[in-house]
Amino acid sequence: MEKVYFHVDLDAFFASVEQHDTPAYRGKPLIVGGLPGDRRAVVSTASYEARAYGVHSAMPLSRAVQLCPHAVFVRGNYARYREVSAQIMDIFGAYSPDVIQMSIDEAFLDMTGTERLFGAPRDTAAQLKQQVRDETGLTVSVGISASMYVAKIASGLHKPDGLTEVPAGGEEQFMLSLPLEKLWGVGTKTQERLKNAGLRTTADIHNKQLPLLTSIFGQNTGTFLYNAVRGNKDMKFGEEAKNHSISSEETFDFDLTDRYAIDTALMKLAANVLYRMHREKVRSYTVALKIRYEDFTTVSVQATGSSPVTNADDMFERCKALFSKKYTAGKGIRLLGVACENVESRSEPVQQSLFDFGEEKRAKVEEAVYAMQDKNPRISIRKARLFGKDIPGSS
DNA sequence: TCTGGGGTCCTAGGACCC
DNA sequence: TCTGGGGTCCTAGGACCC
Repeated sequence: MEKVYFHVDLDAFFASVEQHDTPAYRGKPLIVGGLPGDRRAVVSTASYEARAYGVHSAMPLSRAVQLCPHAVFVRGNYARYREVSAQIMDIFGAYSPDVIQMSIDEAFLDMTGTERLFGAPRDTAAQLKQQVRDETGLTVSVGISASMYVAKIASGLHKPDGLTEVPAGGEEQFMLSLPLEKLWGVGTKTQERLKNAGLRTTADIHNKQLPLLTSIFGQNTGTFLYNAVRGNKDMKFGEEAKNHSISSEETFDFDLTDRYAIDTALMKLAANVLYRMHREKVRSYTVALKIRYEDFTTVSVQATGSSPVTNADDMFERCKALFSKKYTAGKGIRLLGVACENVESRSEPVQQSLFDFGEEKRAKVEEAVYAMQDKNPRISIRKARLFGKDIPGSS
């Protein structure tokens, strides 16, 4: 049976939630990401009114302030966005048993075989859009295609409040009608490489044989490009990820050089990651550290231990060791990041029983503290050093 | 204009082994 | 003397996405 996919994308999601929740913001340029004067902030989402001034995601906030000084600026309420997202994903669930959530604001719906139940895909999509609007006040854009990749691109073509259907068999023609910038998975670097190879349109790529593309771009990218411009139907999304990681990072308002400030930052990041590890009931043997220097050069180190990370102190110590190994003394630090990689469920058997008894005990105490905080979020127990800092679970 | 935070995946080089 | 070839695993860096 011919496949039918919807790709549903929430329009200017964070900004739209703000405008819905606060009627005074409606119809006004609104920018989520920071307040004017916030150093080193970037635009997370701009409302369509703000986009009219040239403001867009990932733009430095200072630039956005210049372009649109009279906009409403908010830092954002991510707990609220997650809540609305969950509500909308629930609606999707009423239309398809197979919803593949790609991020907080987009999902694929496998609509194959639902025609008898709901009618023609386009009508069903219109109905879904209406239901989301009725129940949340938000608009979504939908792409419909037998190819997930094509559906994904189609949903972005007529935003906001778009509905774009690419008929089965028309995928290739659709892809050939697009400018290169619309190719999902092709960023600025690959755009540049394409240009250097004399490929300026999707048709230019289409004209090349597979072996030529792989010889220029490598096996992987070459094959991807070959399939992409054909709207190939078996380009799949939403496969189970192989390597999960949990990370926390922070860009500082001013570059760090002081060792005590650096350690305090590492402690906070380590505590943040371990708290989430606890909540998600996972463990990890691999700790990674990232340092971004004042000149924006970024380095990283990681180490895999013989036993899993047991508690926030353990994590902190491992991070400090990695930091000492990698840090170029004297350089100003603009960002520090900390992560646990290759995270696995705690129901997996532990690979080694080299558990230090003291470590195990500390892990148990920490678990108990987390459990109390989960039950009563007002309880706050943490290291004196982190008082006044923003630690999850300590509102 | 001066570059967030949270992720995933790919690549290239080195270590190590047979 | 001056050194193969293949496989696998690990690490650092980078591209890309929302």
